[in-house]
Amino acid sequence: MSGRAVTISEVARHAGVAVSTVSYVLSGKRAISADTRRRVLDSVRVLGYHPNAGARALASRRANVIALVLPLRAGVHVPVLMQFATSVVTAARRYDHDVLLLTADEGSDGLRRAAASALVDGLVLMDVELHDSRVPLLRELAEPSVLIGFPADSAGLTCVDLDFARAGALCVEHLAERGHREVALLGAPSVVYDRGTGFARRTREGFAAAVAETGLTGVALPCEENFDQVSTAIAGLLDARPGLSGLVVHNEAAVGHVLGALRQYGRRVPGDIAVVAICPDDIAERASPPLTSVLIPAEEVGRQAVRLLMEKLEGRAVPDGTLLQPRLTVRDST
Amino acid sequence: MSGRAVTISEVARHAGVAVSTVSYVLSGKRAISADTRRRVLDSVRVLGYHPNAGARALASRRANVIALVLPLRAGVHVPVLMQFATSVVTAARRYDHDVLLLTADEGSDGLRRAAASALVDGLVLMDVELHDSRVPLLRELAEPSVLIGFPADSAGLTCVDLDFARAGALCVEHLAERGHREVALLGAPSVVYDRGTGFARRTREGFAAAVAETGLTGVALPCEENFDQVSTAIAGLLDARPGLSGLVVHNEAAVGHVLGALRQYGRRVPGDIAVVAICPDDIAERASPPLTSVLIPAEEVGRQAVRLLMEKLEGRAVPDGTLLQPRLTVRDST
DNA sequence: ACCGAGTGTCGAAGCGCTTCGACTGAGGCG
DNA sequence: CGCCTCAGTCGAAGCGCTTCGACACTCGGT
Repeated sequence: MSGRAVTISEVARHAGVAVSTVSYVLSGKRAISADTRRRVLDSVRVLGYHPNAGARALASRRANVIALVLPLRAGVHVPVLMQFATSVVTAARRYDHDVLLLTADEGSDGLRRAAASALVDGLVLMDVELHDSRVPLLRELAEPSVLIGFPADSAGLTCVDLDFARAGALCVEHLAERGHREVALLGAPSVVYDRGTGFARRTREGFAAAVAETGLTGVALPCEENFDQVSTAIAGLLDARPGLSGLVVHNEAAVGHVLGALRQYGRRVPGDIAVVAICPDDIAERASPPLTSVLIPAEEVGRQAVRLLMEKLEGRAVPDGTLLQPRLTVRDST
Repeated sequence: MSGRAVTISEVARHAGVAVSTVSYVLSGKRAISADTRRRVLDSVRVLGYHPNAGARALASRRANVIALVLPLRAGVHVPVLMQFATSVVTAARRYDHDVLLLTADEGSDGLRRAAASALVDGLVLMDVELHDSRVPLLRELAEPSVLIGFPADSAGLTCVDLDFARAGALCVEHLAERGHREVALLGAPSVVYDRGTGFARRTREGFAAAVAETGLTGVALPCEENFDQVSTAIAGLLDARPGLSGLVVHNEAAVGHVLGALRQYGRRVPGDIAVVAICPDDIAERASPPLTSVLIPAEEVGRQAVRLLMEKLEGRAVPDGTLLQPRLTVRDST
């Protein structure tokens, strides 16, 4: 397993064929007789041949690598990010591609570098903001890209995301069905709204629209992520809105604190107040009581992003926007 | 920015020099006159040249890419993982390397593939178990590797980690100094111990050793990650050990629940019971009260791992094991 | 004036792969 | 029976870069 690596010409010699024949066996781009194919594949196995990635990339002008650009910022819930990342890697491997990890702090330069050096064939960007500075670059890059999240102007881009507006609405509708008349949304920390993060705002819009539509009353508040601030916010809310009986929480890091604060103030869930969360299933399940929730389908978003990117790499046309429909799972908190 | 990419020969023509001269300017491997260097660099800038990664890798037998192998398992705290990952990427970029993301579910085959195809020059593995099946492969691979975490037999490998035994001991010593005589460790979920995860066991050993050394009494318990189980465990503990006044929590996902349970049973922190956590700072700070804690120096571990790998890539000798010393930050919980 | 030792630059030979065009037989057709 | 087609294979030309050896100067020492 050490020493110089096995090359295609050694395989060719071992199998008694030309180098190009080995290549065609491996790529399937030309017809090869069953007999030759078998001999070649045997040699590949016996010698433990792995094609050299650099040579392949150079000759074929395809690196078989895609870039995944991860954010590194406050207020993005990291476990969800990680789910995206692993689903992107897993999906990419199914298309025989690898994933190069870039961090957003390299900014546009990093993307340009990776693309221009042909290190990667395409890009998947996560946590795109409404007015993301990288978007103009993406439009002019020769390499195809897919965004997870929608910028304000998504024309000409390929974007995938959960339909957060629908998710916010779904929570309200669920509470309305259960007979609640006065509801509140505890959202992301205010810095996230200020930054112009699409999913936070869209959830709030969907919440507000559904409140209006169902004739409920409702407020939407940002929500910080430490216990004392959450506790204070809840106290204020309970005080200001004595009729409040339904809560939508869209903040993975705060759900635990919200439940703790309600417990602290003697409110029973769901007896006194019903809670719906928008968060990963494991957080909802691990809470007490287990929470009714709309989950972020991270696995599917990642998978779709890769699928779309692969289609673009094949030169096929893809839709600009792909919105995944949220699903609500009823547990014990409503 | 689209169309065919700029090549080194276009740069050479533009600058009026040979291709090899451009290469030497860029790599610095031979002396070049200041004048020529300037002309070449100007051309590089004007044309927007980025060397083709595949060609470079092929010719130089160095991809300038390292692999980062992430686990995908229960009981590993994801935010910490993410901190490792980003610090590895950031550190690698400082050495002009990129990072290829591999997931542990591809197992040894994935590592072999990436290494044999010269996709990567070296490997960083995270969350290594005591009896990790990938370790034999690493030993025979021509490519250098660095492990984050220690397997049972680390001879001939390069490993980096926080000194968890020392971290466990440090927590006990701190509680002892504060006058506590009876302490408990709430650790990882039992599945993590069963799996043979080094850091969990080592913390427990360090805890036990320090308990013995300081003459305290103490128990170590695994700790699941949902509120009800934590609450039950705490109830049992308080019941069985009325004298208990110090708690060490080594489980990021459970610290919030532990505090919630103590609040539930009317125990004040730190009045009735002192709590020390081993967890990232943001979790400790966001708790109520903010927790005295030993942080996992994820950033430094990642940085050291990359530094060691780069040394090995240069052919230099490096120590087998690198243990980072823990530091305890006093906050309001002890 | 001449040699030796740099110093700066060039040309060409690969690195290991893909892909194009060409070649060889075998088989189907008139 | 000759011709065309097509499946199967081969050889060679790159892909864009690094690196080695060679070459042309300059310059200080004699």
